[in-house]
Formats: sequence, C-alpha cells, structure tokens
Amino acid sequence: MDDGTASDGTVEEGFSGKRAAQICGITYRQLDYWARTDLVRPSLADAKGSGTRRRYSYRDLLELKVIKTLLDAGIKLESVRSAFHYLRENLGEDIVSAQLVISGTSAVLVRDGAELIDVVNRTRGQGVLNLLALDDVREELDDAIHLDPAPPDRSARAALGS
Amino acid sequence: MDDGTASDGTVEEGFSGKRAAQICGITYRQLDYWARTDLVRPSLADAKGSGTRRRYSYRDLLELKVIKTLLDAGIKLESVRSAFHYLRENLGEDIVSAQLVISGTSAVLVRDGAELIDVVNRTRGQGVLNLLALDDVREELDDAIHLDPAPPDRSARAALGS
DNA sequence: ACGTGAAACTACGGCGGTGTGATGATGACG
DNA sequence: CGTCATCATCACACCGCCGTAGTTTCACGT
Repeated sequence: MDDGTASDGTVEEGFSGKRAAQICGITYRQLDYWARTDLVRPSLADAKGSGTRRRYSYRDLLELKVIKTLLDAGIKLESVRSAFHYLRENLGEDIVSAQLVISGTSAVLVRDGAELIDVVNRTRGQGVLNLLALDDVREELDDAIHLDPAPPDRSARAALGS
Repeated sequence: MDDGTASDGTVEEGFSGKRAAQICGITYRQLDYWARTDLVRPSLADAKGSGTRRRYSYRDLLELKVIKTLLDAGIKLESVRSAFHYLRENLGEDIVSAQLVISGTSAVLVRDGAELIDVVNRTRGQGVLNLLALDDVREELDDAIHLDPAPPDRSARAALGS
C-alpha cells in the first residue's frame, strides 16, 4: 500500500493522506477536515473528487506536526489558523528553524535565549506568549517517518533529501 | 446599583456577578458558565437558586482576569481548567507573583529571566510553553476596578486593602 | 410589617467550531 | 475491467458559550 511508485515506474513524491496522518499522529478525519477547511492543503496534489489522491510534501507534514503539537498543548485551532496564516505570509522557508513564538493572532521566530528574553520583556502587558521549539518538531517528524508502518520508500527518502 | 452597602448599614464585601464580569472584561454568561462548571466559583457567596447573589472576592477577580487573558491568547478553556486545578493544589497565595508558565496540563511559576531560560531549555522536546506575566494582570485589574462604571465603594476598597 | 420593583440567578433552546463514523462514489492499479 | 484504496458527504455529538423568559430575593419606602 502506498509504496510511492506509480504503475509506469515513475516515483510519486510525498505521502498519501493516510500515511501523512499516521506519521503526524493525527486522525485521518482531522487531516481531511483540515484540508477541507483550508488549514493544511496537500501541496503536491489536492483532492479533486472521490477516487483522487492527496499528496503531502515533507514540508506539509512538518506543518501538520507543528499544528498537532500546538493542539496538544491546549491551543485553540482558531488561534493556530491565524498564526499560520501570518507565518506563511511573512516568512519563506524558514518556518522550521528556531523557536516559534505566538502571541494571540501573530507570530514571530526567535533564534537564541537573549532574543527570547527580549521578546518576553517587550511583550509585557501584551498578554500571553506561546513558545515552541521547531527543530524538535522536525526531529520527531523524521523519527516518525523512519519508524513508519510502511517502509521508507523512494519518495520518502527523496522528500527527506537523504 | 450594587453600591456594596446593605440596608442595615453593614458593608457587603466583594463584587456582584455583574460587576465582576464588567471589571474583568468577560460576559455575564461566561461568568455564569464558569461558575456552574466549577472553573471559578465566587468564594464569598455562592449562588443557591434564583434570587440569591454571588459574591466574588478580589482574588476571584484576579483568577477571572488571568483566565480571560489566557483565553484571549488562544488557549483552550479545557487547558485553562487543568492548569488552574494544578495551581490551586500546589500553590497557596502565590498565584499572583511572577510569570506563570503552563506546559500542557501542568504549570509553574518563574521569577526572573534566568529561571525562564532554564525552564525553556529543560522543556526542549516537551512541546509548548505558555507564558503569562501575572503582575501585569494584577495591574490591569486594579486599573479596571478604579475605572469601573460604578464608583469604587467601601467593599471594593476593603477588598483592595487600600 | 408589608408590598413592590429591580437585581440577580436559572432554565432552555440554539449556534458555530471541531471533529467522528458510516456509507457511498470513483479514480487508480494490476 | 474488477478490486480496492481513498475521498466525499451526511448526520450526529460535544464544548463553550449567547439570548431570553421565568423565578426568587432582598432592600427600601411607607
């Protein structure tokens, strides 16, 4: 199932919906819901009716896993939505590089401790800060991909760049 | 309305439900819901049927305002519940003194920046941290009490200890 | 002491968001 | 061209409220 190779021998990149859900530790229903409510759409191939297949990229999985982590931490999906909206608009590939700091509907990336203290001080009176170490999430994701039920196939290795 | 004095001239301590909600910036329905579902019960006088009155203490208001701040930051009520459960069990009067750090269902208090960095580092891989400066909340609350629609009355001043 | 009016709580139905489960539809693969 | 994995759709459940109508009390004036 979903070995990543198509009938013509070409390599299908990325991950099927089912596998994406398994790897990220979310239910398939959640994945489906998020795709249909525009939170995370599969960037390689979106669904176009029954029988078609979604194809998620490695980066998609990363986002899914970050979201899952935020949800587990007790953050509202609504808040996650706006933070991601902001992140996608204001940052390129750097989404996974350091500490993610979410304050209400906006978000920032922070590299080191000093910067963190700085943000914390500047945010005095602005409410609450949510911190997440993104590189940890990446590590967990990579582990999960290798421990996966389906053996790591060419597409997974390709997506990982290893 | 609700000037804090009873007919016999005695001073009723604390704040009515309506005033508590106004001061803390939450709706009366929220206050009611939280009281019914055991999140924050008025410690001076709980409701015992229609016509009775809830009486909230200054400390209650503090908790309400902290909760309101957490909700505004996009934290799920469910998560707030368990954090407060934990806080009430593990800490006495110190709830309002420094930085509140919530990680999943547990919580910690942190005094200075170094301690904060420490916690952040120790929590690597444990998910998300939520930070809140409690003293700021207290300041806001005090301001709100003085700016209140109803003039600060004896009970409010008494509760403030000023 | 007592009627009165308004404040405050209660009950109940409903709504939007976030899913879940079952079942049906359909493209993809062999 | 049949089988099967995957997606679509629908109905339903739960949480966290909101609005409103109903009920009860209590302070106050007489």
